[in-house]
Amino acid sequence: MMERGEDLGLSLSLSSSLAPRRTHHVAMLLHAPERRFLEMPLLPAKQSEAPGADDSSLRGGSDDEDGGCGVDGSRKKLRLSKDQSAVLEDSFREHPTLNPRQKAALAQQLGLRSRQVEVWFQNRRARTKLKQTEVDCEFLKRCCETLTEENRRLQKEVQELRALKLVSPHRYMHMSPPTTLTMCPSCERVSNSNNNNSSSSTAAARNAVDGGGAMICHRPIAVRPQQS
DNA sequence: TGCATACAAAAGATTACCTCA
DNA sequence: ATTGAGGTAATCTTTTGTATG
Repeated sequence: MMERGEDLGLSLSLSSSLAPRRTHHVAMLLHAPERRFLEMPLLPAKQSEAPGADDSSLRGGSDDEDGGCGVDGSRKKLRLSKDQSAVLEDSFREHPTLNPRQKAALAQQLGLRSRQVEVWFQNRRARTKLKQTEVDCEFLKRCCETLTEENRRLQKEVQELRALKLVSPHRYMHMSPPTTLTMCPSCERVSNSNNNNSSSSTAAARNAVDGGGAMICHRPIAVRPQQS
């Protein structure tokens, strides 16, 4: 996780970035307004022009001094160029986290402060995770819909079998097993009742109709002895 | 060896700026 | 010209892992 060796190697160049963190620890003991005061740059950044009027304060810096705030404390927002974004994206694809050496090199290549590269990677990881969460959520939603539909179908099938059993028990006893998929709640595997397990699945389906509600389980321990 | 502490880095949450319809 | 939504850089807080005494 943390590369102390790398850190030590860069201790000189990063010394300015360590200072704010130390301040931060002290600041943790203070209330928010006091903290903000503590964290304000000692020398206000000179630029207070319109956004984008002079990006040099945001792009040119080679150290991690805070140069992103105007005199009034308002944030200046950097807009990465397409080229910068592309390089960052490529780098992210290669390794989603950077060691200090890579970070510094990337920052130098792009003319950004290493803190900005670091922030970009943090946000990028967050976006990736959010996207993945959305994908997972969508997948689970589909699963839920499928299972709900399957459950509805099975309920209907059981109902029909019960009706058939009442109307013509003889035909019910000799009918082929229902064409259902059955999921074992224990091992969570699905099997087709018409396939290899036909004898036990027939029993299971019939058991459900007969009130037993048995399922087919792939685990030997869960297999019920068939009643004839 | 186990524990407390400090530190660094990353994740998570939030804010604020900017663009665009 | 105004406004609301969405994207995202920046900031703040919490969590986690490691080193050290």
